[in-house]
Amino acid sequence: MPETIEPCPRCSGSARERILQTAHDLFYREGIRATGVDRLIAQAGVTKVTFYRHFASKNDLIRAFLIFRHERWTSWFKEALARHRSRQSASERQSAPLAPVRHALAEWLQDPSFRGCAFINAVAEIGGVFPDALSISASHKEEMVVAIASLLPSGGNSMALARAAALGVDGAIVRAQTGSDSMRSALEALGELLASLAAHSQ
Amino acid sequence: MPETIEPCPRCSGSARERILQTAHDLFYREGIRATGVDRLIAQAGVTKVTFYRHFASKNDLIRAFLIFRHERWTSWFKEALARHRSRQSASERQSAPLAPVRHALAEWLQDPSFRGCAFINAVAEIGGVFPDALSISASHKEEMVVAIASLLPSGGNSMALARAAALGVDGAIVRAQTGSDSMRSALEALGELLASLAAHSQ
DNA sequence: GACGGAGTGGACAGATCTGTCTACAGGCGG
DNA sequence: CCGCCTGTAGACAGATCTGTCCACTCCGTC
Repeated sequence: MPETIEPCPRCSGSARERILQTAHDLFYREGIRATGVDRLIAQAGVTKVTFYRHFASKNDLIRAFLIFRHERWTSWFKEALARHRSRQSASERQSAPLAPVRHALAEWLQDPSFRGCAFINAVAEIGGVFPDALSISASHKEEMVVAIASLLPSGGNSMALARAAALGVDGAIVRAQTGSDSMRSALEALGELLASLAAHSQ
Repeated sequence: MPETIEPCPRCSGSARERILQTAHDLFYREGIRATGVDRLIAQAGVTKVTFYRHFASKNDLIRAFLIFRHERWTSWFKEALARHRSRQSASERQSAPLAPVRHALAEWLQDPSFRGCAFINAVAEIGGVFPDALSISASHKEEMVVAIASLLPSGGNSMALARAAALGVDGAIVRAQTGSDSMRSALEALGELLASLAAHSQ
């Protein structure tokens, strides 16, 4: 997952797009509460009036950011799963159907600008005072479960299995966030966890 | 895990203790960034001078809060694991050694004042600008792994197994934070995950 | 050429943030 | 009885926060 977009947000697209791109960069990299609208509009190269013409409030922008991030991340995740799955042999697909999850996650967590899951972070930062963050995050995670389930033979328990795997994924994400040592051991543990789930489900 | 402490923080203990207790309540319930020192000292019933005599800065208080929380949570967790383990039969202890983890977590997540893991939240909120939060959280999570490993026969891979189980625990925590529906399905998925890990390790 | 939409630049309000300061009061050990 | 510690009460500084407002410009369309 390439976390950076630029190089020059102020030279491309409409004002609304520049604001949203800049918000994505700053909210993800430094946090939502830590990013004031003053700094945001300065970096986006717009004025306050323009900003408030496009977004009624900062909360409005946060909502748009989360939806934007959801689309961006989910499409990357699905693509990465498909890519790693396409590299598996037929027997691997049967014996280790969840291995692509581990490989996709390794890509993301090792990205130097990885800063955790934007949705988990948003819930921690503002879930208490901005309930929309909770519902958007819940449906984001649900879609992640669906993407994982698509790797599994569509048996009766594929969703339940994917839900268990998703817990491991979220655990690995938050663990990786505490440092690169944690990241390596989290990826290792995730591999073990996914293998165990796949073996147990046979 | 009973999240509330009070009832009357201003009537008991030294000023430092009252500040720390109040910080624990507010930081956990409403978030670290959302809690200003003004409100904190008002609720603790002390003055600003007293506050800054005991803590050089807000960051100093955050550090103390994390250490306090670590001790509180970890001792509860170990106690809960031991309690649920003591209710298992000998054969259950062999076939489902990680079941106490699920039961302990169910207790905590269902507490009405559950607001996620204070360490995951702290990393999301301030990990970028206050690196101590990262290292304290990393060692907190490491101690959680040790507590989980203590349930397992001390074989060669008990730590690796506990690390995998801990990923599921962290995943369940962040999932439960998005709402009570998520909480129920997270607990269910966690149970499956832990059972699968235990079965696979035999 | 008139009009409306989208933009600029910057002042401003009112709140809240962390942290410092002065001035004072009680208790306790040397 | 004299410092020292711990505490109170509250003003203050300086920064930063979200959001509003005014006066003006540019540009495409009718």
